[in-house]
This record gives sequence, C-alpha cells and structure tokens, in this order.
Amino acid sequence: MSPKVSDEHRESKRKEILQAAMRVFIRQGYHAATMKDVVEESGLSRGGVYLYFSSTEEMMLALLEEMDRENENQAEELLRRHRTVGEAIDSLLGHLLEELVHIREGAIPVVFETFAAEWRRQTFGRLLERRYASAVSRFAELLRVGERRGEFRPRLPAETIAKMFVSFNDGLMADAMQFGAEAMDARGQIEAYRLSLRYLLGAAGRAAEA
Amino acid sequence: MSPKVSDEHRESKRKEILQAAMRVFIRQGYHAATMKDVVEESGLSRGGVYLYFSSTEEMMLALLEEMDRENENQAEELLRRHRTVGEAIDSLLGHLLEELVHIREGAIPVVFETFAAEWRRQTFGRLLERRYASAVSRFAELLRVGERRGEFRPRLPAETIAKMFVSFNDGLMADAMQFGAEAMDARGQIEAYRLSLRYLLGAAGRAAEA
DNA sequence: TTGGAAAATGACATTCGTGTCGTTTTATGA
DNA sequence: TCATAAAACGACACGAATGTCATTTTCCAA
Repeated sequence: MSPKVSDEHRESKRKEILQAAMRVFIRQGYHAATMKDVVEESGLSRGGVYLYFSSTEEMMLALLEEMDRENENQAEELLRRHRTVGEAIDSLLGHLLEELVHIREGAIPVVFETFAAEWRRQTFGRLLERRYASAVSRFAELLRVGERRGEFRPRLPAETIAKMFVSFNDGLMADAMQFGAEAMDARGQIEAYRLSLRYLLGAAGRAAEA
Repeated sequence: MSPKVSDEHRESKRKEILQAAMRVFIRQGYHAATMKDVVEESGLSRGGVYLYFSSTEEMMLALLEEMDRENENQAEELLRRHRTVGEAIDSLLGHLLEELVHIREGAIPVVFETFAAEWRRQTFGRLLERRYASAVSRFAELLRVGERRGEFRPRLPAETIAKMFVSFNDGLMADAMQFGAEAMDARGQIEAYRLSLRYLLGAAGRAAEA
C-alpha cells in the first residue's frame, strides 16, 4: 500500500509539462502546436503527458489561469511604489514599452492568438470577460484614486478612460507583435498616449495648454 | 476542339467559392475551417473546389487581396466628400463606430485571427507589412493635408499620430470582437479618442484649452 | 528486502481531413 | 446532331495526430 510519489512531485511535473507546452506555443503558435509536439518537447512519454493533460486546450487554460493569478495585485503594487498616481501611470507606460520591445519572445502573442481564434466558444469567452472586467476595474480604480487626491479632473468617466487604456494596450501589442516595436514606433506612440492621457485626465500642473 | 467554358464563368465560379469560404470562416473561424467545410458550404464537389484552390490558406490569401483592393482609394474618397480634414476624420470615426457595432458579422475577426496566428510566416508577414505601411501612409497623408491647410498644428510627427491611429483602431476592433461594442463602450472610447486627436493635432478653433 | 500500488511507457487502433484520379457530365464548334 | 475537350464529380488511399491500454518501472511502507 503506497501512493508512489506525491503532491510536490506531482505538482512540479505538472509545471514542467506546462513550461514545455509554453515553449512550444511560443515557438510555433498555439494552433500549430500538437500534443505530439508537447510530448517531444517535454521529454516524457505520450501516456505520461496524457496523465496530466488531455489536450493542448487544457494546457492553455491552465497557463492562462496561472498568468491571471500573477497579474492580480499589480495595481496596488504600483500605488505602493509611487507617490502620485501620475507617476504610477508613467511607470506603467514605461513598463509597457519594455514589454513591446520583447513581445515576440514572450507569451503575449500566444494569448492573443488563442483569444482571436477562440472567442466564439464559451470556455474562452467567460475567461476573456473576467480578464477584461478585471483589467478595466483595476485601472479605473487607479484613476479614481488620482481623482480623489485632486491630481486629476477627468473630462470623461474614469471607466471610459480605463477602457480606452485597455484597447490601446491591446492595439499596441497586436501591432508590436506583427510589425516589431521599431516599425510601429512604440516609443513615439506611447509618448503620444501619455500626452493624450494627461489631457483627458485634466492632470493638474502642466498638461493641457496649447 | 473547344475549351468548354471560359473566363467569365470561371471567374464567377471562383468568386462563388471564395464567398462560401468566407461564410465558413466567419461562422467557425479561420483555423477551425477545413476544405471539407468549404466544399460542403459551396455545394460543389471536392474535386471541383480543388480545381480552383488547394487549401484554405490560398482562399484566405485571395480574400485578403480582394479586401485590400477595395480599401485602396478610401483616403482620397474621404477628402473629396468633406470640406475640411477635421470633418473627414470625424466621418472616419463615425464609420469606425458603425463597424465596431457589427464587427462580429463581418470579416474583421477572421482577418484578425489569421494574422494573430500566422505572423511568423513570411507569406503573411509580407502582406501584413504592406497593409500596415499603406494604412499608416494614407492616414499620415490626410494629416499632412490638414497641416498644409492650416487646420492643424500637430504636437507630434504626423507619422507617429497616424501609427497611433492604426494601433488604436486595431485595439478597438480586438476588444469589440471579443467583448461586444456595448461592453467595451465603443461610443465613449471613440469620443475620448476624438478629443485626444484634436489635442494632439492642435486643431485650430476649439480643441485644446482646459 | 520485498510486496504492491501508483506512475510512466510506447505500440496500436481509430479518427478525420487531405489530395488524387479514373469516370461522368457539360458546353461548345463543326 | 455529334464529337471532343475541358469541367465537375466523388470514391479511395494516404498521412498525421489522437487517445487508449497492457506492460514495465518506480518508489514507499512494512
């Protein structure tokens, strides 16, 4: 009588497989990736992998959940590290630029591809909506903090500006992954957006005069 | 001796197949679509379809070219129909809103999916770059006309603002197709963007005062 | 050290779309 | 009307990935 290995080992093997899957996804794209590919990349046997996941879709969903969990507390973190909301947003934009430059090496194109192909299906649709609502409300909350502190006097509802932020983010990522950060002038576009945001937020101090 | 049918008939049959393909793509997505699906949708036989196209990829490429050809002269058309560049841009934004509302019924999600999955491959990469360069230069040219006419005094290079326009466009479309125009507040976002654009362009007249 | 239960293996049958190709149909010119 | 060449058809063989499962290996507890 004896479960042969347990908990930690099982969990770490799961992680191992997921990492192999992500490598394959990044290299080939989500839809071009087969169970066969992941099996080979992981170095395990076919049966072994199937013991943990029975499709690339399951793997993708697990990876998405994992990524979501990591991004959870990003907003509070930002506020903790910066004195003003304006600075927090600047930092966010700086981080975004960094992300755009290296976008092809990471998971974002894969996530993009997955959602672009699977939005029709409930499983992914629900996940998408959760992610969107969460991203919007986190950023909107940030804006409201700035509003309460007297940093901003927004010309439009925080919710709308937050949604615009998300849309522009998505657009930048799509274009950066397809044309490269250089060709789409990531730096210039982010600067343009910084100016626009200041204007829309009615940032106190410098900002909105001609 | 006689080629049995010719030119027109052949061309119209080709169109017919492409239309069937597009219906399948819109219904199921590009990657979920198989030659079998298109054959069934078109009502022709397997061999008949293969006489014209030997993969869904060929069909997609043909459809993309067709769409590109249609969008060719859009910019001049706009200028012809509006007295000022500002009005032309407003009209463009209005048209965009309309597009966002009905986005799920049209080809845009399919195009998005295709590029999100295939950007790694040269065939699509080249096409993408052509489309991007063309979109950017068309819009930048529009802005320069406004500048020359004294309508604008841009705070940033026209090229950068044009690229921002394209990115935001792409982001809006991505979000609209995934969450619906309602949930992502298409109208509000476009209004926010209209304000931002006015500000960035330093539009003469109203615009940029607090 | 050994018995046994879970984990891991990989060969195999199955499924599904692909592409081909011999046959049939169709449309013209003679 | 007929001959004929192209167009359209659809059955079939092929290939690739899937998912299973009988067998082997591994690890713990007694």
